[in-house]
Amino acid sequence: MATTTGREEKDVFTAFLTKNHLKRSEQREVILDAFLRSERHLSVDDLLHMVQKKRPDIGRTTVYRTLKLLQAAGLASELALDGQSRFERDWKRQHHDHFICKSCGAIFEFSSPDIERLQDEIAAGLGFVIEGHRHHIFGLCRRCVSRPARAAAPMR
Amino acid sequence: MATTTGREEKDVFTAFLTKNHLKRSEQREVILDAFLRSERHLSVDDLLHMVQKKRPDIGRTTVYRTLKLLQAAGLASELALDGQSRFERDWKRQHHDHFICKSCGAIFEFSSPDIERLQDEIAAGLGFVIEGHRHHIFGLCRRCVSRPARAAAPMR
DNA sequence: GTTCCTGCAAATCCTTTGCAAGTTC
DNA sequence: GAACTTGCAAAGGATTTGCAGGAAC
Repeated sequence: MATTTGREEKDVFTAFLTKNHLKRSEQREVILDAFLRSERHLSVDDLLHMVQKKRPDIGRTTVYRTLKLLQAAGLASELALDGQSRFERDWKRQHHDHFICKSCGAIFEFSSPDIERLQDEIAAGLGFVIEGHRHHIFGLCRRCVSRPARAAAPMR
Repeated sequence: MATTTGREEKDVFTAFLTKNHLKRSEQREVILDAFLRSERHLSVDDLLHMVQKKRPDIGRTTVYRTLKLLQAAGLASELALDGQSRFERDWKRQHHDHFICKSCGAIFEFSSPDIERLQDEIAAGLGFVIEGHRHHIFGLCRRCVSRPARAAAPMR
């Protein structure tokens, strides 16, 4: 991944703050940095831990609040998994959906223009206006399929 | 709907209880009855209220527990909406997905064999084994589209 | 200075669990 | 009588909120 620097996203965030009369802060900077450096699909805890390596004094509350801002700014999107939310980068990313392995918890992305089109057709037929969707597929990923059955991982 | 009596479902539940060395109880009967009488997609609270009209002494805990049993018996399936779960009848029902109106909260069902097929193809291509999926489409239903904009329903 | 931020603790919300008393088999 | 159920209260986990002190503008 070459675009990991996230220069553009930082600018977007700054612009977002200014536009909304919000303030910059070191916490927000550190959190955004961590978020941009991260692997995909991190939980609040994942992010908190990353952030606290640099600034152990940053609290969980601030991470929650900053994630809300990042969403509002269009930089992050939330993946409402069962009990816990996960977040991923969303700036200029193509829409995609998720495949979640029930065994190892891994999350993969997929996208299908055909499915999107079918969705639109169905919605149109019903007179609906689509604003978004969440399409999660659960199952076993390639690795877990070809792996001796594990002690049923509580997948929550 | 002619099949609302749910004779068959009651038998299935009884069989399920017996098979698992569980016991019948009036609570479970009342809860199942209410569940079978219900409109689709009820929350635990919806069900609790229905149940308490007949037996005000039945507690929320028992409703939760009985719903778990109904799921295990294949009679109910859970719809994990944002913060709250909803449940619907699942016995011998064709698989379907949901369209959720962000404005009025109504839930509609849809199904598309084509989408299912595409999903399967994608999964196969990745070496995944699908166990299930959740496909929620969010937007505005026909009524809400043609209705003067409401005070933006905070959709969480 | 005013307005916005932050972290803590406390509060929420939904759901689950411990337990003593009551039921069912 | 043994095993399972129930309802209450308490516990849990994730997320939000009140608030006093601290930064940013």
